[in-house]
Amino acid sequence: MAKQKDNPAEYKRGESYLTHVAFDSVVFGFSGEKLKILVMEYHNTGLFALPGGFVGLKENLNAAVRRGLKERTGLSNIYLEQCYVFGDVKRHQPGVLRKIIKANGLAADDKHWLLDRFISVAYYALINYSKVKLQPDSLSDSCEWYALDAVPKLMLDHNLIVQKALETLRKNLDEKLLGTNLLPLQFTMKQLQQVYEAILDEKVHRTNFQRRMLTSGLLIRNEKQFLGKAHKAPYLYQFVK
Amino acid sequence: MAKQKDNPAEYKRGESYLTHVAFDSVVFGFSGEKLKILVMEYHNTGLFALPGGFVGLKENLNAAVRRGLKERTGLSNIYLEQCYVFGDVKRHQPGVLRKIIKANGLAADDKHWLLDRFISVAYYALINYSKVKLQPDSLSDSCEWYALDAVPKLMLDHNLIVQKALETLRKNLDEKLLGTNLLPLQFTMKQLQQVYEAILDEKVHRTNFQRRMLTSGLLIRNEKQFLGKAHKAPYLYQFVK
DNA sequence: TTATATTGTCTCAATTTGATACAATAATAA
DNA sequence: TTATTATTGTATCAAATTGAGACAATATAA
Repeated sequence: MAKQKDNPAEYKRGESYLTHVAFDSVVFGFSGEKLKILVMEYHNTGLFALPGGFVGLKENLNAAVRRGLKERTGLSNIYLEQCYVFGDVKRHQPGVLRKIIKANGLAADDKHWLLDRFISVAYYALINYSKVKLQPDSLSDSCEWYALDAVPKLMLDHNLIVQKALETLRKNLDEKLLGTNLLPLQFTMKQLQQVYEAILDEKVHRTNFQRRMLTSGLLIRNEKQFLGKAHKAPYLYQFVK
Repeated sequence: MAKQKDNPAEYKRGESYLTHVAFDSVVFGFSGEKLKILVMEYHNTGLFALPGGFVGLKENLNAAVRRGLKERTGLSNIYLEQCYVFGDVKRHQPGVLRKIIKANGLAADDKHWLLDRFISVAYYALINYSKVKLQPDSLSDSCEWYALDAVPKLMLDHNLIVQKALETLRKNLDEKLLGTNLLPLQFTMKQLQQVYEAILDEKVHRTNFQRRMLTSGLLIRNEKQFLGKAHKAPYLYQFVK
């Protein structure tokens, strides 16, 4: 439920967004070693949150989420999936929002639209870690990567949303070629294995994994990658199509 | 996006519900032969729709859906899963809603809250076909079962919602013991197989299916069921716990 | 040339799956 | 009583998949 406009003045009017509807996104990236997600920190509040936003009156829901991600990461064509809708009453905590509004010098009168109840549609996204140029919005000090095991306490139910996104990601692991979006175009078998291990948070058997990937027909083998290491050089692979 | 109050007067005020948020549910039942879903027909409009509703200002989203189902089917403790959020702008068709409002003798001025744009959270439910006592609401002539291959043209994007629900149901088939909710407490192996076949819309191999079910550890075998047929009587099974 | 770490392939047993055969049995017909 | 019939439950066997490890290949450093 973070914000998506660069001009704080936007937050005074609520007219341009659908009321009661928000989205939050869990943006996964793979550092080469660990699975990480994007977390924002609000000015002068000590509050951390997932990047999120609201839906324009004439805007598709999915498009709104893509817009939000584009503003934070600079990337278009992001892999994006719905994950769950969080709609409990207890997630309505106007006090938290009031804190954010005040810390930004805005008028937090009781009728402020941000203080109303929102349901939030949660998404997860997979992006190419290295291509991202992170941009905090006008309400945030930072938008940074956090390893999954080092995510701070987030506002509202955002930690729960992270959990749900991770579950969904794991369930979709095989059927969705998820590596495509977390790795560069070309990668070694070891890198692919590391992505799987990072997502599943468990070791996989190296040679059996290799066999499964090679027989799946999803990979194309390219030339070798020579890194100057004192051992056999690995092939580079890429996903078909 | 059907309605859930018995008093049409409720629809004049929009104050008691969250604006812009609706839900629709695809309610599956198994007739013993075919998979069917619940479809409602609005008075004097020729319009068919999924049973749905709106979320009370102080009501959990999931609770609102359960309330809606209870009103239509009389059942509590229904198996319920979220399936997708439909949030495209093009699903906003005030003309369709205006038709329903007018056909019910209500004032459809341009500011009527029902004419506004809604995103809809889609759910699917599995219920025990035989235990249901169907109840149309105040705006509907009927709430009836339709076999999946005989569902009429539904309003807005509701046919799409049915498709999505069916997809989700199939994906969850194995991990969620779905038979539990579509069959009586005790059932024969053949009935269970028929549920699977109805959901998947394809034949499954009898003896291999039986082996898979028996080795899964999910079934308890009870006494036999004698139906007076000229052949070996089947055992009755039930799900564990 | 030798040593080292890593990668790719192969092997083999264990398990699972697909397809079929066959035995058991509850009621009916002869 | 006995044979017949339709269906259910179990057994079997080959084929395919999976789990675990052995081993050969190889790019660089020593």
